[in-house]
Amino acid sequence: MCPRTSEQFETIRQEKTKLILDTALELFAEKGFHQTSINDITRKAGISKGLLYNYFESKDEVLKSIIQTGYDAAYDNLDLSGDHKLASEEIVNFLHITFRSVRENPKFWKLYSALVMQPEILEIVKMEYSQKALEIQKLFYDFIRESGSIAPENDLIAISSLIKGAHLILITAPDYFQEGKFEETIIDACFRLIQKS
Amino acid sequence: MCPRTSEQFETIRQEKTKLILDTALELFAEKGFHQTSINDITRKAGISKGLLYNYFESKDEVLKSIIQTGYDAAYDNLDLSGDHKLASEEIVNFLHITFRSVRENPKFWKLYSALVMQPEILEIVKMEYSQKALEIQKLFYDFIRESGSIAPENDLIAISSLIKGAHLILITAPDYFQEGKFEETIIDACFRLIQKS
Amino acid sequence: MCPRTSEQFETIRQEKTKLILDTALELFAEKGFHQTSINDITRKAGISKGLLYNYFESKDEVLKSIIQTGYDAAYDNLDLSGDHKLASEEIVNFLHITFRSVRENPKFWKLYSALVMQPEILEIVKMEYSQKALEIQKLFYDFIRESGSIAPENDLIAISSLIKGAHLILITAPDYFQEGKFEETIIDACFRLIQKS
Amino acid sequence: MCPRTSEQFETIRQEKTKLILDTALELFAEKGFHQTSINDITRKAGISKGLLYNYFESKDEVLKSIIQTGYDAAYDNLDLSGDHKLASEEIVNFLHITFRSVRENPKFWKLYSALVMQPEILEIVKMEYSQKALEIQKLFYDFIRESGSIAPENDLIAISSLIKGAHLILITAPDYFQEGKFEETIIDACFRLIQKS
DNA sequence: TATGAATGAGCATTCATTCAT
DNA sequence: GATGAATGAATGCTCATTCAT
Repeated sequence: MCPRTSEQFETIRQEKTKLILDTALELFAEKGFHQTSINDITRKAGISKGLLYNYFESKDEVLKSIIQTGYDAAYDNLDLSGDHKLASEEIVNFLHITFRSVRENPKFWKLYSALVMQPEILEIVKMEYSQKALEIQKLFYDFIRESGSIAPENDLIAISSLIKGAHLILITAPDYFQEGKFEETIIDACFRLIQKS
Repeated sequence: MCPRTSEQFETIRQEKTKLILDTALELFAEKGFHQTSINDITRKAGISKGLLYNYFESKDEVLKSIIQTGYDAAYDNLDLSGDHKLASEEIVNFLHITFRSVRENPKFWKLYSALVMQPEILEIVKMEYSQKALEIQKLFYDFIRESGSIAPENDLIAISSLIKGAHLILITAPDYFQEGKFEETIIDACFRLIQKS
Repeated sequence: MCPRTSEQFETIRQEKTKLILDTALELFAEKGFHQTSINDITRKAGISKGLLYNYFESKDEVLKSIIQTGYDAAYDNLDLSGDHKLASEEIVNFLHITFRSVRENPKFWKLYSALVMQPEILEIVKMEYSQKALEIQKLFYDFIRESGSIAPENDLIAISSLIKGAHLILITAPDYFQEGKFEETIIDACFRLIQKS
Repeated sequence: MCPRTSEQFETIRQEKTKLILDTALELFAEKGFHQTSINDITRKAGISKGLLYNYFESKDEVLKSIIQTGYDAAYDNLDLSGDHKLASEEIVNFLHITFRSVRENPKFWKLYSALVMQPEILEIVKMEYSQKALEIQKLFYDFIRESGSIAPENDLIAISSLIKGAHLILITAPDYFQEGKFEETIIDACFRLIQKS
């Protein structure tokens, strides 16, 4: 009646896990975490409520898993290891990669941004995101100094703001400025913000 | 003793309305709109649940009222009238005013920013915020062109991102960079982003 | 400031009492007792909530007062005293009076009919309506017998049903049958229902 | 043990649905729709509040379902199809069926009658009851004319009132008149109300 | 693995009633 | 007499979570 096929289990688990995470991400990004019910997720995913709880201990765990997965994916592309200084082309490459990440996973970043605004939810996720952010900031600071900036602290502030704002615009209104030009313009501006003697 | 307490009623209403709005703003900013219950608000405000409904028809109305009030307060300081071009000092002044608004009403702007990320809640508020935003963008564009920019569209993109990012940092992590320097640095950077021949 | 005029008080009390009762009757008949709030009544009457409670101890008391007043008014016109037998014309007159009462106070009778269907509310009112009903039934029974009916019990059943049904139609759909004809037709039918040898 | 309990689910759903409807009908009839809380229903049915909402979308839907079910049951027994004239025995049969319906489902008819008195609730149910009522009235009118009545309109008024009143008595005070005699007496009276030359 | 019936605490909202003025 | 701010229990409804199958 219920023929247990022995080793496809793992495949099924992986597929179902992905299905749940994808569905939940879509809904969380669209409606918000608290406004999305378990029912919403299971109905949209076409599975039963019980099944979701076979894969995740709670709704909070689903969120944590989404954030962890997305966050890892985003930073896996980035080489933050070592204390090597970044050359100009590497910085450009770095920015391209982060912009691409936002373009390719807009839902994840939309959710992530909404989360960052709500400390209450942040606790659920308990991200050590500040650690990564600090590392990146360090890289930029070193690069700015290496470039011969006469006010590296100030330039870091400006460049950080510029990039944060660009990401925000990309997330909330990706079509606000014309497509291709946007990223190049921002990257260009980054370099212009470094004040040389 | 004498039958009617004439228009102390009005005073009471105004005070209580303010108490409710202030309390709600604090909680909404802290925990989010949906995560804040009417009970939370009334308990913190020290009033009964019923009383809140004497002053506001619904939780949605409380939110609308907060946004309307805060939004009006923020833009009342700004002179968007007329089609006059802004001079350099006026731009500086404009930026100072908006930064001050964020510094003085951080809770409001935190709530506002969180709201902008959640279209479902935006519908509750039905803000025509884009209209104001467009006007401001127009002012900046004109200023950039007047300043002799050789690529005004690009410069507008960069400056918009820079300011948006700066506000975001001010809202989410006001102590991230040293106090005084931050605003001046951003304003300075704005001008540096205008590319002259 | 608050010139107490001494003896118009009673007049004011009477007017206000009537205003409240009339307003409440209208709303109770329209929306039902439980669906009508004290706020509805005071708003429509143009008075404050507190004032209503100056005149009536509770919402239940308002209902009781309405029923008592309306009931008394209806039965004051009817001469149920004594054990005198009714003649034919007197029966006709009796029926005309009751029909007129329904026609002239449709709201009261609508409310009354709705009440009779809900024992829970009946307890609020604790009417001794059955007493009056029994007296009237006795009058009809005597009349039917005097008229020479060969099955007075049966005729009483039929006539009671007929009159009850007619009243119900008058209350729920007063325009269902053409105006004038209706009452005469019912009264006529009453007499035809008495089975003579 | 085997994964899925196939369609016992359907059985459970049917039983629970019936339990809820029966319990709700009893309470609605007894206390009225608005005076019966969801808590009342679930407590009496021995289920949780949440479960009721698994079966019905709202309290209104429970009422609608009760009325629809009861109404269908009542009219399923009646043959209103075709334009065939009713013979005498058919009219008798028709009346017996409707009387039996009231006797067997007194709670439903009590609720139904109370509803008809409250237009606000009628809107919840949106019954097209008038349509059926008109068809039945047409049948009676035709029968009265076929019987050779000299004033069919008047006779229809009287007979309609008589039957309405009889039903009302049966609903509100089923023991008021002796059991068996009542129905026969009313049916008899119907025929006597047809005025022949 | 997979289902969905079942639970109950929690939420927004309503409303009769009280009371200081 | 008259006002309306204030209360809090109760209501309809939602939803994360559990569990028997």
